[in-house]
Amino acid sequence: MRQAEGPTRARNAVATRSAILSAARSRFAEEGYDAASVRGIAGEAGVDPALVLRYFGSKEELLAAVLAESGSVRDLLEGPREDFGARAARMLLLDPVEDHKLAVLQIILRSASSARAGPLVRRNTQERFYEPIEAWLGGPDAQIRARAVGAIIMGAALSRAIDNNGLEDEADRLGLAGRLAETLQLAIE
Amino acid sequence: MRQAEGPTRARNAVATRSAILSAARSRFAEEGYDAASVRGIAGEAGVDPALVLRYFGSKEELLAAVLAESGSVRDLLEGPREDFGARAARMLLLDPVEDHKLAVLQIILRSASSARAGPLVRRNTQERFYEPIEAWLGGPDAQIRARAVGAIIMGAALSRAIDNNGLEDEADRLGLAGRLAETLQLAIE
DNA sequence: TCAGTCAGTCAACGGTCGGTGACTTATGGG
DNA sequence: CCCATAAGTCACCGACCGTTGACTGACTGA
Repeated sequence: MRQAEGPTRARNAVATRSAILSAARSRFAEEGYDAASVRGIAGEAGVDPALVLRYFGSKEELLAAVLAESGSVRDLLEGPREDFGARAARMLLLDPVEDHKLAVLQIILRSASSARAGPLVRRNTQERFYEPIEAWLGGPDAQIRARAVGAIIMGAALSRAIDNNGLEDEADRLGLAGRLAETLQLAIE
Repeated sequence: MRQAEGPTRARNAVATRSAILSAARSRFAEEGYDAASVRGIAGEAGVDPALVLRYFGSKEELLAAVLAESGSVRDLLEGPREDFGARAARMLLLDPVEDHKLAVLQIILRSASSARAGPLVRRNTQERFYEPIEAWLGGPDAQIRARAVGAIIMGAALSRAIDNNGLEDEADRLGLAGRLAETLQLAIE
């Protein structure tokens, strides 16, 4: 993630800012807000630690920028309703971990109980995760159904983030994805 | 949680050890391993911080002691198989938060991605959570089914731990418990 | 050419952390 | 009663944290 390009990549503010944001997203996703350090983020971006705070003001504002630039769950909801379970299960268990949607989910579940970042993360989760699902579901019990499907999504992401679901074979992961697809589909109906 | 009893409760090794363990369980559950401090645990137990390490050797050994004294998920599995979903959903969403089983679950999901405590927590989770479920389920796909139901349990516990499922009314919590009971029941079949 | 601006560097700050070891004090058996 | 010992206290260490502000050096427009 150091400068991989030609002779002069330094002194390029937009590229530097983007590199910091990218490093921050991966560090926050892998370690959570508290454990991820400004020094570590700066190291992965190939940048001086003080520059990170010069660009974003504070560690907390950096997290806010990471969450703001990331898309919501909305594109997961696009598509036929009867395929939702399979789409969601594939994204959660089979898609590459570099996926930005997965990174944001990991940030949420690794930072939601942080004393410093928790309120920001929870507010973001409510606005960009639960509320779109609730609106997409519609109906009288939309809030409760959104919470049920959200909990399953969180659990699946957590299980993968912790130890890759404890499964070695690709076939086992496919089997688990199939089972979770059924439960996700049941939860939205 | 200070000494609430008669005139002389100090200089009682077993009571002190128990108070430290109890305070550690609640702190680890509420804040996770990294954010919970030895000083904070000692403060809640009404004890000098150095005494905590004198009794348990290190913060990591203290966590190991907390996990060791807690029962496994086994008592959740006792009972008719066709009632499993309802039993689990009730415990996860309706039972009081002081429940030790709930505390251990919160420790798991708030400490599993810690660099220091992660390996210990994950090993404990495998041995005392997934493997009993797997043995209880039986059958060819037991491992995969155990992972599916485990993920839903984790997600439900996480959703409650973060913001109490975002639900205010008891009726809503009952509704959510009913929905999750269905998905949990589907996951074990 | 040259001064102003802006990207980036550097050392240091106050604070918190887990952990250590020497210290004091209460207790109970001889 | 007396003292060995267990129980509890205290001051301190080195490491790491987020954050700060003064600094350097390179572009760039007048």
